Amino acid sequence: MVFKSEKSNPKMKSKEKQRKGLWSPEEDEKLRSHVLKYGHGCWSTIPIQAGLQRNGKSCRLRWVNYLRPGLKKSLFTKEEETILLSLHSMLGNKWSQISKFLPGRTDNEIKNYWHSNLKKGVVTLTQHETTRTPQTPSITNSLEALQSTTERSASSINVAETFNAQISSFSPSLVFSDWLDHSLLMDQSTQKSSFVQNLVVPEERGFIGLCGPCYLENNPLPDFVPTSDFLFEDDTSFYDNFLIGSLINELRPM
DNA sequence: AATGTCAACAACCGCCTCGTA
DNA sequence: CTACGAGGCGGTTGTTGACAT
Repeated sequence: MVFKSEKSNPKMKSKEKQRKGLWSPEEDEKLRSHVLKYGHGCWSTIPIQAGLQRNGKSCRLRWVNYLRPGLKKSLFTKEEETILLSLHSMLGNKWSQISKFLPGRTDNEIKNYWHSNLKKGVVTLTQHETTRTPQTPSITNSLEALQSTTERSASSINVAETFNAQISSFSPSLVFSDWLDHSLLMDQSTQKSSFVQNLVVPEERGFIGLCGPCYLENNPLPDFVPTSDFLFEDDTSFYDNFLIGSLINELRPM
C-alpha cells in the first residue's frame, strides 16, 4: 500500500518505509499489545520495538485517540454536550483541557464533535441555561474551602467564579468517571498518592468530579485505567484542584 | 445503478514547550 | 546559554460512508 503523501513529501525519502494513512487492524493489535505489555517509555522507539512502520508520533496519536483503554465509543450524551459547551465558552479551543472534564473522550474526538455539531450553533448555551439547576452544596463548599485555604491569584478566583456560575447549570452527578472506583488519588493527610479502590458514590448524591484519563506506567492494577488528574500539586491547574476538591469532599466518610 | 454532496471522524502537519546534554 | 529531541497541542486535511438526486 502506498499513500499519496509518501510520494509527494520529499521528507519521506529518508523514511520511505514509514506508513501513513489509516491503521490496519494488524497494526492496531501490534501497538496495543506492545504498549500494554511494555508501556510507552519513549514513543520514538515504540514502532521499532513493536515492528511497526510508523513514526512515534503516529503511534502515540493512535494509542491516545483510539487504542487506549477507557475510551468511550458511544455518541456524546446531552450532558457531555452541555459540559463541552460550557467549558468551551470559558476555555476556548483548549481541547486537551476540556477533555479532562469528559472522561473517556479524547481531545481529538471533542474537537471533531465541536466542529461537526456544536459549532453550527445547533445547541447553544442559552438553550441550556433554561434548564439550570440549583448549585450543589458540595461544589459551593469545595470552592469556598479552596478559596479560603489557598493563596490563589485574583485572576484564578475570577476564573473560579466564572466556572462556578457555569457549573451551576450542570445537572447533578453528570461528570462521573467510569473508572472512579479505581482512581489514583492523592491522600490529603499524608500528601502521598495512593490507589483508592472500591469507592462507590451513589448517583443520587450528585456531585461533579473530574477524572481525565491518564495511562500510568507501572500500573499496579493493570485491568483498569487510573488517572493522574487527582494529584494535588502546585502545578496542577486550578480547575483540577477545584474539581478534585469537590470530589474528595464527596468521597470522605460521612 | 451511478454519481454527487455532505457529515463524521481519523490522521497528519506544524508549532510550541520542556527536559537534557 | 544553546541546541536538540520528544511529547503534546490545535489546526487542517484526507478518507469514508450515508444519503440525495
